Amino acid sequence: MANVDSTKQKILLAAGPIFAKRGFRAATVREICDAAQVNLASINYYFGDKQQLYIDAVVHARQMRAKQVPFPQWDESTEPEEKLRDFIAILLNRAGAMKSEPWQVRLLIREVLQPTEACRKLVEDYFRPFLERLMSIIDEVLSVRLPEQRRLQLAFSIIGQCMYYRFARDVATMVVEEKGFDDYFDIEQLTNHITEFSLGALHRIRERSDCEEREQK
Amino acid sequence: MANVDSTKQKILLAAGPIFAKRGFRAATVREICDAAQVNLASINYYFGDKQQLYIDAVVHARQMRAKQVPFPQWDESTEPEEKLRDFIAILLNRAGAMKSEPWQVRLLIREVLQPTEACRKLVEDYFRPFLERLMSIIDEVLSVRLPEQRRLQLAFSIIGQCMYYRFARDVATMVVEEKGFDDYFDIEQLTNHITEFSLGALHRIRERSDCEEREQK
DNA sequence: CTTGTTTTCAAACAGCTGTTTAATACAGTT
DNA sequence: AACTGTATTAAACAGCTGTTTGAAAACAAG
Repeated sequence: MANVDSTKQKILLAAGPIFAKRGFRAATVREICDAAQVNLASINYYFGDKQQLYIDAVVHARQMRAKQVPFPQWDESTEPEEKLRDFIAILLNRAGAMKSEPWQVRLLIREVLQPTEACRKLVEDYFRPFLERLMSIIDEVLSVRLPEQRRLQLAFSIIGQCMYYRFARDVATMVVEEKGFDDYFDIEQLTNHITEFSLGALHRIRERSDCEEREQK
Repeated sequence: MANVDSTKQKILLAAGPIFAKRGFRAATVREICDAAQVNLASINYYFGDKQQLYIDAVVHARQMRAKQVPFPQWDESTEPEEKLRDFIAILLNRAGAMKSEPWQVRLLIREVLQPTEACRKLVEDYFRPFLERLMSIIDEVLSVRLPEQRRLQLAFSIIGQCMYYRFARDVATMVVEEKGFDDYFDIEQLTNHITEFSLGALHRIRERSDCEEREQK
C-alpha cells in the first residue's frame, strides 16, 4: 500500500511536474497517466477527481521543498546582519531566482499568483512562519520593535526584491540579455546586493528613529 | 469599417477582459462572442484564429494602459528624490497594487509571468523604456553613474518592491488580513514606505562610494 | 481450491473545444 | 434590376476533455 512504487505514489510523482509545467487546466489526466504508466481510470479511482489530485500534489510539493533548503543553525553570537544575509540567500534559493527551478517551486508559485483551494494551507503552514521569522530578524537589526504594519512593510520590501527575480525572471532576462546578464545575476551576487540594499535602508531607519527619540527627550 | 461599433472592435473590446480573467486557454471563443454579441464564426473571420485575437488584445491593452497613467512633467528644478517618488507612485498605480486592477493590467501581468509571442513587443515598447527611465533617476540620486549591472540591480530592487504587491497580493492579503491590513497598505502609504526604504539604501550607497573615493585618493 | 475483496483495464460516454462550411443578407456599382 | 464583393448566420465537424462503466485480473484469507 505505502510502497513507493504503488499506483497512487506513481500518480502523485508524475502529476507534480506536469501540473507545474502546464497548470491545472492545461494538464490532462491522460498525460499524467501516461507519464505514471498507469491506467487512465486510476486517478479517479485513487483521488476521486482531477482537482483532488492537484491539491494533494501541491501539498506534497511543499513538503518536499521545505526539506530541500533548510535554515542554518544560528546561535546567540550570530549577528542579526548575518541572519538577514542567510535569510535572503535561502529565499533566493528556495524561489529558484534567475535559474531554472525545480518543479516544486513552479507549482507553489502558481498558487501564489492564482490561489486555489490548495493555497490556504500553504499560507498557514509555510508562508506565515517564514514571514514571522524575517520580521523578528528585522527587529534585531533595528534594535527596536516597530509597529506591526511597519514591520510588515519592511519584510515585504525584502521579500519583494528577492521574489522579483522569480516572478519577472523571463522579462528581466529579455530586457538585459545582451548585456552579459548571467555573470552578475547569479544567486550569490543577488544575495550580496539585496542584503546590502536592505541593510542600508534599515540602518538609515535606525538612525532616524534614534534622532526622533533624542528630539523627544 | 473603423467604427467603434464594428464587429472587429466589439470582439477586441470583449476579448480583453475575458482573456485577462481566464487566461488564453480557459477563455473560450463562445464566451467572447456572446459578450461581444457577435456570431461564433466572427473571430476566425476577422482574426484568423483565437491566438491572433489574443495577441491583438494584448497589444491593445498595452496601448490603453500607457495613456491611463502618464508620467508627470518634470523640469530642471525637480529634485531627483521627487522624481523617484513619482516613479514609484506611477509603478504602483499602473500595476494596480493591493486593489482590484483594471483588466488591462491583469492581461499584461499574465504575459510577464508566462511570456508568449505577444511579450517581445511588450518588452521593447513598454518595459525597457520604463526601466531606462528609472535607471537615469537612480543616476541622479547617486550623483554618479555606476556600472551597468549595478544600475540594473538597484532598479530591480525598486521595481521588485512595487511589483510584489501585485504579484503576491492575494497571499499577502491572506497572511495579514486579520491585522487591519487595508488601512496601512493603500497606494499612498506604500509609495511613502518604498520611497523612504529605497532612498535610504541609495543614500547609504552614495556615502560609501564617497568614502571609497576618498580612500583611493 | 474457493471465496471475497481490491485493483487494473479497455472501452465508451457525454460534454465542451476551436474551426469550417455553405447558405443567406446586405451593401454599393453598373 | 442584375451583379458583386463583403458580412453575418446557424449548423455541423472533428478532436480532445474528465469521468464512468463493467468485466477481467490480481490478490489475500479461509
